[in-house]
Amino acid sequence: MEPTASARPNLAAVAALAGVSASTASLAFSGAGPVSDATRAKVLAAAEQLDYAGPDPRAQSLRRGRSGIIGVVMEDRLSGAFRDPMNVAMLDGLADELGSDTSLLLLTGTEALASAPVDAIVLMGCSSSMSAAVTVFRQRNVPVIAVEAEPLDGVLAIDLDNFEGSRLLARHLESLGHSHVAVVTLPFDLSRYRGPLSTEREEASDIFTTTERLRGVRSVFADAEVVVAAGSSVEEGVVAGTAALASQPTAIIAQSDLLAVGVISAALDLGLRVPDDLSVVGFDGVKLAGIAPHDLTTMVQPAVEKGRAAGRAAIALLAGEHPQPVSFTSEFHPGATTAVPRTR
Amino acid sequence: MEPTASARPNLAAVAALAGVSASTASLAFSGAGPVSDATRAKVLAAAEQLDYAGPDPRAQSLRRGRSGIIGVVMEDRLSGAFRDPMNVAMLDGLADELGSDTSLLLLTGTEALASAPVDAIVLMGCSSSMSAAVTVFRQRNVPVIAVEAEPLDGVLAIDLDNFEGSRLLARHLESLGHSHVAVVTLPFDLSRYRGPLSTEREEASDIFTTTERLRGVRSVFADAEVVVAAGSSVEEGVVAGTAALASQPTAIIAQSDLLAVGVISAALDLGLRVPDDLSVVGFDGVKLAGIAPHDLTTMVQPAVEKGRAAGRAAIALLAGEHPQPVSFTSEFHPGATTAVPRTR
DNA sequence: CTGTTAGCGCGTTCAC
DNA sequence: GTGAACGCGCTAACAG
Repeated sequence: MEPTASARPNLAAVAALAGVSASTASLAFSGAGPVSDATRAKVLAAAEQLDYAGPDPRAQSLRRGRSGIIGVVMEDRLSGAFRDPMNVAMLDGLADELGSDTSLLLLTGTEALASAPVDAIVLMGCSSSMSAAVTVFRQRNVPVIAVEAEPLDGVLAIDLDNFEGSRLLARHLESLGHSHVAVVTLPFDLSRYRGPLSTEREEASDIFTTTERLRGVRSVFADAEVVVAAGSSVEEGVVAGTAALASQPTAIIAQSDLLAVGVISAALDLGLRVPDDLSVVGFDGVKLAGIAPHDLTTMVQPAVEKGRAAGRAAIALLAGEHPQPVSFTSEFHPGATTAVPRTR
Repeated sequence: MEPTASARPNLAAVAALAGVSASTASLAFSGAGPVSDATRAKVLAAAEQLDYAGPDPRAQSLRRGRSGIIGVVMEDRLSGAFRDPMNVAMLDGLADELGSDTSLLLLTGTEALASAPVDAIVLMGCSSSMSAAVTVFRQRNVPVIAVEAEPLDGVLAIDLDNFEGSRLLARHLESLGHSHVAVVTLPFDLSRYRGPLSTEREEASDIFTTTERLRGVRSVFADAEVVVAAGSSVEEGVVAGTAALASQPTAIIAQSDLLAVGVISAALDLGLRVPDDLSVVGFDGVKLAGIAPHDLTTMVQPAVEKGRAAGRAAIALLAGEHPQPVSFTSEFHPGATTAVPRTR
């Protein structure tokens, strides 16, 4: 049996040793109230003597009703989430706007969600399977911000013109003379399914970004063939691209730049030239400096700004304000991966 | 003046409405103790009536002494941290090992560190500027795990053979006949400095990964020219590579694969062929499938496993166990970017 | 199976 | 400038 380890000291113990009251000691640490230098010194000395590290964050957050933590919900495995440069860019913007006194809690799935001690929560591209969790947060007066999600009650929306952007890309191809176009999409659910899109799957889906972008394309090419990828990556683009090329389209619309790069790679492997034999467009405006062989035709979206906007919204909501929803617009980048279809 | 908003309900209010004691209500929610179905139903009904979302996480964590949160310290801006695939892989492994009842709190810099309500903390490639923060956590009995950091007292180390790996790459080049070799390194500090490495900078540095990898190279090529990059990215590799090529080395050792890809790109721009005119090696074993034109000669490190090991260590430490430090080994991947130096 | 009794560690009134 | 008291919301022991 070891000798009893000395219990972790608390504010009260420090105050007692310093010969002051707990409230005085508290002020000495927070610096919030008027405390004489002599008293503060005494308190700090006592703290050092007891090896006291300062107020316990858990108790602070209970008392203050704030934890200084904002939750970010990805719904995907972290793996997937971080590999998507758009998510990373959004996190960047978010972290940047929040500053260093607020930190980000990464949340995935629905499990730990409700028991996370967060002051506000940001949903990034989440499906409506989150709506139960959202209810919990609403009940707790925890502000909820959703980036590119289906409109949900009591949730502040940060949106992107996914429909219009995709439509614009489709029209661009149409104006070049393309009519046989295939689409490589982002996932429609969390199943990591790859392959052709069935009606059931499409109707069951509630991943807003994917469905909106597809709607945009269909508003121009109603009958475009659709191949679903299992995620936003070059590898998935290769797989889906290979499948999509089977029907010999003259152009492929990929729902992300990463997918587009994969599609191009698949096309090159089949001996096709881009854009001479095949036009390819992406979406996002990822910077692939130095590694992507082509200047991709795409829509550039302000991903960092989306993150910033979410951060600003969180701050405003926590301050009791009523910020407005924000809508962002993507910009067409002509690039060099589209051309008039080759007449065979 | 608005009508007083009904205060947020708490467990006590629910218990009162249900006609049971607070502790019974608590059990009804946590499911921890034996509660009759009838009682539980009453409690749940009362909760619904009051729009009560369940126990407050902040109070729970104070009472239990656990928050279910593990902090991850990056020391870099999130921007940089996420853009490095090795960090992402480690986060992957970490999150995976922890499971869904524990979430990750992203922490950067030293500010919010001490006031984060974490159960344990993982330092990822941090310099010893973190030692003050480490002290605080030690005082609070918060376990600290450090991945690739200088050995610190009371900190569980997860290490990688950076020295040996770099040495092995250097010997590989040496055995091919190279003698005029340059090194493109990762940063030596947080300054985003680029350029030649001064003695002061080198001595002031405490970024373990960088210094160890450099030591490994120097153990073979003592006088190799050294160019410092401002981060691990292709862009930085281009800049540093261009600088390093000025002295016409026959081989360049880049301290990361991303840097190596940049170096190759710079070489190609100068009309050099790789590996005919210039050998290039990297470090990490990043998968650049489909986008990198070359099969890079490099050391493949088990990044995901490092993250897993950190997660397992955290769990063990929280369970009061005393896990041992872990050392990982990288594996040589021959690749196709090295060859015998061209005789001019 | 349920109720009672105590705090967890702190910040915040108010007096003095 | 400082101290006394109270309560944030919950849960772990013990009774019954």
